[in-house]
Amino acid sequence: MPLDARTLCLGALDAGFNTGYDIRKAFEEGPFRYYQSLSYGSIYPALNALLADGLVTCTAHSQDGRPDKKVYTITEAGRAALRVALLQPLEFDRFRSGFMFAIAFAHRMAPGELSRLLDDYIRGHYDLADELARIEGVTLPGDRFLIRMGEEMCKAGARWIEENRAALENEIETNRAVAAPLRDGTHD
Amino acid sequence: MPLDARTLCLGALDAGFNTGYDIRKAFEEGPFRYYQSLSYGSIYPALNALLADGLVTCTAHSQDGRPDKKVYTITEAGRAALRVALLQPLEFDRFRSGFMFAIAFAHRMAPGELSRLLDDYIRGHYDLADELARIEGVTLPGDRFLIRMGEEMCKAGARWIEENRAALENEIETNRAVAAPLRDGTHD
DNA sequence: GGACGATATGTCAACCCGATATATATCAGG
DNA sequence: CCTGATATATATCGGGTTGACATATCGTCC
Repeated sequence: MPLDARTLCLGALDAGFNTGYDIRKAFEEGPFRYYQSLSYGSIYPALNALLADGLVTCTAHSQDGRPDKKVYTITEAGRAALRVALLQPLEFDRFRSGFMFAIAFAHRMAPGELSRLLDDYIRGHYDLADELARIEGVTLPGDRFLIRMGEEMCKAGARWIEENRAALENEIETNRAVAAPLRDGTHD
Repeated sequence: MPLDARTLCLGALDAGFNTGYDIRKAFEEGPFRYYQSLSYGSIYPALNALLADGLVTCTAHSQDGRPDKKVYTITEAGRAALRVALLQPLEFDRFRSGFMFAIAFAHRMAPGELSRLLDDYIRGHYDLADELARIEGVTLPGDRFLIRMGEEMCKAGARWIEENRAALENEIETNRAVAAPLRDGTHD
């Protein structure tokens, strides 16, 4: 089961982010940004639904000028709902990569184009690894675990591409030399 | 830039999948399933849009009984559009993980719960690695490259968790022993 | 002083997924 | 030989999400 917006908001509230604005930052720049996303269009309706169900409470702090700051607090019922959601069987990681889709069409590219694509992909991995390595002040153990895991996997991916790209690039070149463009495969 | 439904359909057509039904299978069970997804609700409107823009042609093969099979063919303009889309700067991989979100709340879980969660996550990685290893009959070089890369990264992830889970589980246990309830800072 | 970004709420169109509807053919099992 | 499940093939629709926008004020840099 995928985690819905309400569960994600409950999690953010439990982690100490207590306004809609802060919750968004948690998913945009904060700790959750590496493995989940959530935008205003989902957050504010979700908070209203949670309030209606008694899973959170809300106190409006009126401040001069700016709109009232609505500070949300997760209730005991909310914590229970979060626990249930997180312990239910979860669907496996959902991974969507434009780079991989592009690489699947490597045989359609000129050598320089494929080379640049692979360079960019490797750099993307190393950049993210560096970013993760520079993160400081993480207090929650789970968070620290995930950040170090992400860093190692990024480096592993980058290294694998570096070690195997030559084989791919040579194969493409050889095939191009042998059999010019390529068939349009009607299969079945 | 994320790849839109039209680009994904163009790619599938170029790869030899030439009906809406076949395109869906390509993203559901076929080669693209590991790094992209696309459903009927996106495919059929996208094919109509591509047809209107002259990026594909369509010939209806009437077959007795079943609805007419609409066979689509990518045009030269379509191939050009696909090339442009794939060589444009791509956004980096988008990764969404319910497991990671759950692990971020490791400090909220009983030892057995965390243990089971990590077991499941490791198994998910190995299962996918095995599935990728069993794939045969892949002809396109880019595809083969990606499958082998995915297999290695899954195994790397599983191994990393196996090697580092004890540290996480011990840390959680130690913290729990020191400051029992943990809830949040405010006394109630 | 003016541009810009941060704070803070919220809405809206565009898009996408998952389920459903519609029909027929095939194939395994009772 | 009938029945139910699965496969082929099209298409739509409700509901949820994203990304951009609207609104309004304050602080900061130049």
